[in-house]
Amino acid sequence: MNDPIDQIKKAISNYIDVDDLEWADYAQDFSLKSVKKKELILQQGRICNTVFFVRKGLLRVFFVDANGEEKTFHFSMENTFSADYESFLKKKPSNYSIQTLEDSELILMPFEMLHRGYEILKNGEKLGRLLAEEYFFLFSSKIHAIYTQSPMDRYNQLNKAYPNLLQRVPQHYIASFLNISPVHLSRLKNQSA
Amino acid sequence: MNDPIDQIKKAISNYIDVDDLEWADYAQDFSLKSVKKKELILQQGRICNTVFFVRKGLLRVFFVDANGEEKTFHFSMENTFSADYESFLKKKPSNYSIQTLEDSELILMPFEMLHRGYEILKNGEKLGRLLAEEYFFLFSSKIHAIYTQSPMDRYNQLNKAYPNLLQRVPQHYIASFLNISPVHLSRLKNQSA
DNA sequence: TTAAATCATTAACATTTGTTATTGTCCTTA
DNA sequence: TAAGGACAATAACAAATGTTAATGATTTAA
Repeated sequence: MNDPIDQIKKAISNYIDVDDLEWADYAQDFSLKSVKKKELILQQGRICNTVFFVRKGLLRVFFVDANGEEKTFHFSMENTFSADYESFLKKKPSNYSIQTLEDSELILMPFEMLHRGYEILKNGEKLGRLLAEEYFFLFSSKIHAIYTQSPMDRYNQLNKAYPNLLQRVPQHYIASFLNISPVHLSRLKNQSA
Repeated sequence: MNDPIDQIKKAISNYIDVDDLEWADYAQDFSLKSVKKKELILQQGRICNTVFFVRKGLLRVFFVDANGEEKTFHFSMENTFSADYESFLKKKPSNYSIQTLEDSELILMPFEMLHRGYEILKNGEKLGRLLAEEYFFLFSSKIHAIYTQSPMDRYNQLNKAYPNLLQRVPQHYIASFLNISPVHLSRLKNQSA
C-alpha cells in the first residue's frame, strides 16, 4: 500500500474503524502535494475547498485584521488536519490564510471527497462528528485559556505541549498567536529568567 | 402532541429531517424541569450528564478561575442547547457551572438518550455532527473576535446580536463575558456616549 | 416596610501591554 | 561574498486596563 496514504489512514483510524475494502475505493481520490517553505496554500477571501493533512512539515493559519496586521490563529502540526473548516463546509469566503512554515508534504482532501466519505464510509458521519467535536474541544480550551491564563502562562503551556515548536517558529508568530506584541513577549521571557 | 416537546422537535428540525414515527418513540424519554432564578443546574467538577434545552428563560455558563474569580463563558438563550459538552461526551469532570439567570423551563436530555439518538434516529450521527459543527463555528468566531476586536467592539456586537440581553443580565456578568473588569466596562460605556 | 445586600458609577492610582525607535545579529540571496 | 532584509532585544514613552475605595441607587429578603 502507498505509504503516505497509509499515514492518513492511520490518523483516521484514531477516530473510526476503517474497513479495508471501503478504504481502497475511497483512498484513490487523495492527492499529494509538496510545498516549499513560506508558500500560501489558502488565501483569505477565497473559498477553502480542500482539507490539508500534514504528512510532514508545519503550517500556520492566520488572518489579517482590520488594521492590516497579521494574527496567527493556529499552528498545524504533523499528522493533523488543517483548513478553514467553516469556509470549507459552508463554501463561503475564508477568514483565514494558511501558509507553510517549513518545506511540507500534504495530502489533499477536496470537498466532494468529504461528502463522498459521509456516504461511502460506514462510519463517515461519525468521523465528521468526531473531528468536529475534537476541534470544538480544542477551541473551547483555547478560550478557557484566554480567560484564565496570563500571556506568560500560555507561553509556558505552549512550550510544554509542543516542546520544539518554539525552535521551529519565528518568535513574532508566537507572540501573535498569544495575541501580544513581539516586544512584549521578549520582555516577558526575560522577566521569568 | 405535547407542546414543549414539539418545541424541541422544531429546534432539531433545523438540523435534520425528523421522521415522525422515530420521533414518537424517541421523544418519550425527554423530561421537563422548571427552575427558579439563580439556581445551579450544573456544578463545576461534577460530570455533566444532561444536555439542557432552554424552552424558556436564560442560562449562564461560567467557571471559577485559579484566583477564585467567576468568569462568564456563555449565555444560553431560548431555543438553544446548553451543557459542558466536553464533560458530557467524555464523562469527565466539568470545567463549567451553569445557572439560571431567570425562572426557566428546561427540557432534559440525558447522556444515554443522545447515544440512543445516534442509533434510533436515521440522521442521529448527522445531528451530532451538525451540532458539534455549529458550536465549533460559534467558538471559532468568538476567538476571532477576541483577536480582532476591542472590548467595546465586542460589547456593541453583543448588543446588536442579542438586543435585549443587556437588559436581562447584570452588567458585571457582561463585563466578565467580555473578559474585562466591571469598572472598565462602565468607563467604556461612558466614553462612547 | 425596613435593613441588608447587590450593583453601577466615579475617582485615584498601579500595572500591564502597546508603540516607536535603535541596535546588533543572523539569514538570505543576488 | 557582500548587501539587504528579517528578526530579537532593549529603552522610553503612551495607552489600555486593573484595583481599591467611596457613594448612591436599586433590589432582595426578613
